[in-house]
Amino acid sequence: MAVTRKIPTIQDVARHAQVSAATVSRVLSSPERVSETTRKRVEEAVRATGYTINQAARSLRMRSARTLLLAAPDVGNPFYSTIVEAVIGTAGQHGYGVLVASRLGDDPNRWLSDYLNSNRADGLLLFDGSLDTSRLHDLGGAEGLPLVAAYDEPPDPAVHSVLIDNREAARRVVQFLHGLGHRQIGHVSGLSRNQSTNERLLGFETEMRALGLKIVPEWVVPGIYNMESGLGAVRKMVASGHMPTAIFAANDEMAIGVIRGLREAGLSCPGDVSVVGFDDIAVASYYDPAITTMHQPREAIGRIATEALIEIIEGDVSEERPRHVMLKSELVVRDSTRRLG
Amino acid sequence: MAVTRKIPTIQDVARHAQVSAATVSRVLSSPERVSETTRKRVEEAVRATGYTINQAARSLRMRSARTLLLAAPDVGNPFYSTIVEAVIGTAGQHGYGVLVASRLGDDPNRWLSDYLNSNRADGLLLFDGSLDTSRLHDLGGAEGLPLVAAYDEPPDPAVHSVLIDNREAARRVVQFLHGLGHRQIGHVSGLSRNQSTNERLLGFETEMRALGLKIVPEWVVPGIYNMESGLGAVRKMVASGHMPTAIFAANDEMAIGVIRGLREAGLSCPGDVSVVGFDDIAVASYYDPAITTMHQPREAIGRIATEALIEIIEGDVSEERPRHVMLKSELVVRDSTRRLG
DNA sequence: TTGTATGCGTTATCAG
DNA sequence: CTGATAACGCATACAA
Repeated sequence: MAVTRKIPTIQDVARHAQVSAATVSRVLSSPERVSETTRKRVEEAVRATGYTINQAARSLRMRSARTLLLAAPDVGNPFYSTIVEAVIGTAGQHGYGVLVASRLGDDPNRWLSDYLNSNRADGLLLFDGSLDTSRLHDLGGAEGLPLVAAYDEPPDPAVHSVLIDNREAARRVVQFLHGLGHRQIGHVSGLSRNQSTNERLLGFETEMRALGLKIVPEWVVPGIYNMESGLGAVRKMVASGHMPTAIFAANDEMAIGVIRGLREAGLSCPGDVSVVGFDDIAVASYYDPAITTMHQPREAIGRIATEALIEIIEGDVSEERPRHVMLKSELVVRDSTRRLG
Repeated sequence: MAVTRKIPTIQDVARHAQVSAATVSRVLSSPERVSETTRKRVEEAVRATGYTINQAARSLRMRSARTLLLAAPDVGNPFYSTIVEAVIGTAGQHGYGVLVASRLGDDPNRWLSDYLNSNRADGLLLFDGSLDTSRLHDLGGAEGLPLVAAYDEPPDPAVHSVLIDNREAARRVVQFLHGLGHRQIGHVSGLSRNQSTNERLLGFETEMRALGLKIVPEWVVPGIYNMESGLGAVRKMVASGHMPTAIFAANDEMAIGVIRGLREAGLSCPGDVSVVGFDDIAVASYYDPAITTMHQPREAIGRIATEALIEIIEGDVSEERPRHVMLKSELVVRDSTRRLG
């Protein structure tokens, strides 16, 4: 069993420096309010005792934990993990720790509000659009607990958000393929519980119609954002008897699965079928063929969302209106697409 | 600015249920010590008030935060992110939250001990072998703060650890290639600050010698565990004028870079050069060619390390001796390797 | 079985 | 500029 060694408290420091605890506290939080000499003495005492502030006591007193709660559907996924990395970095710069929740259980809203109410975290960074609207609102929103939704559009427009325009981005993908001469275009969409999925699908359909292209039901198949489902989607298309000349996958992992499925069916990419992904995860540029994809500024999404949340927590945001930051996405053309004919 | 709504305290519940705060506390922590009827009334009051326990107060009182601190070099990396996912899940099952630290700054030891001493976390899960031994010891270790090191070997044998045998695994890789007829084998190693890197390199060298194979210096090149460095390593080999028939990369991402570099040089994998990776990240089986790699049980590493840490924290571990759990790794043979000749 | 009193370590208020 | 004091919300020793 661990030997419980005595952790020095502010009182120990005070004793050591021959001042009151209040003075020590002041040296730590607002040094300018303490005289040069006492400050020096206190700082020395802090060093000598090896004192570190007790956050539990501080949180209790200040009603703030200097901790953010980050909720994502799956931190193991490279897409989210990049964002998590950015959030941790940004939060750290502002003196905040990050508590990470992944794959919330049966009652995510309850779980999240417990976390927030319990004073373990000061605010919530939500990277999961699949949460129940109604309860989400009274959990956070305009006048509730600090909450910023990012990446996936929050079902409730009253919450602050940081996003790209998924619908418009999907339209640009279709335009790009159309410009390459493709007329028969398929789409592998993602989990429909994510609003961004639906936006991409909607963008796909909208632009197809706008260009006068036919949407073939057999070529529009749902996936679940992993490689296996991309592979499965292609198998379905193959089974249907005829293939599109281009496939737009709603994320890069499904695009990888699609390319693999194509090869399995004796088709080449981009020779026979062009493939476009979404997100631009690290491996996209190293896959063979290197994947053409819609780049999402994930680092920026994580950073900006974190900064916004901290501003809200610290009351720097005077505006009542929720902020909706829209970031730019950009198509990165690589080798998985080619001009038709 | 957010309207601060009144968060109910244990007092509010007590008032509502017409009992003392102590009774409410008891209902929450040891219900069996309270009479049926009062308990019912209190439970009802909890529901009515929407009470959630204040963790800050509880932590202060109990000297425990029910929170684990997880430190990894780069959470954005798919290898670590899988582990993180497992840790979060396991910790959650035991009622612990997980605070994640990534890319610690200049003085990681200081940073970590601050976190632990400040009562924000009860123990540390260390997935980074690059930390300074000496200070690590007085930070945690046998009789210090609860600490479990995983994945990378801790420099200090006094700390609990959960690992695979990297050296032995590397030897098996070489044996496998040798069995395929390869005699000219190269190695792309990783960051030398990681002990596991050095173990893999050592295993490579040991087995090469044991098999009477020549270690060609131009074919043993260091990388930094990302795809770019795998590509760079191959470029160096190519520049040296002659190539091995097989390359063992210390992780899958470098293996991907290696394969890409090979192709860039007009060489095929596995036609001209066989490639073996390490870790078995998700994309390994979907790459083209599917990558032969040493599978590390990352989920198990994360889970077992977490369980061990919690046991230590809760004092279930009576043994003074540090535990060293050694997990099995397994070579997964796919398409990036082939029999020579 | 339940209530009362106390203290965990900190910061803020208010005197001096 | 500094010190004494109270309060943050909870869990427990002790009393009833």
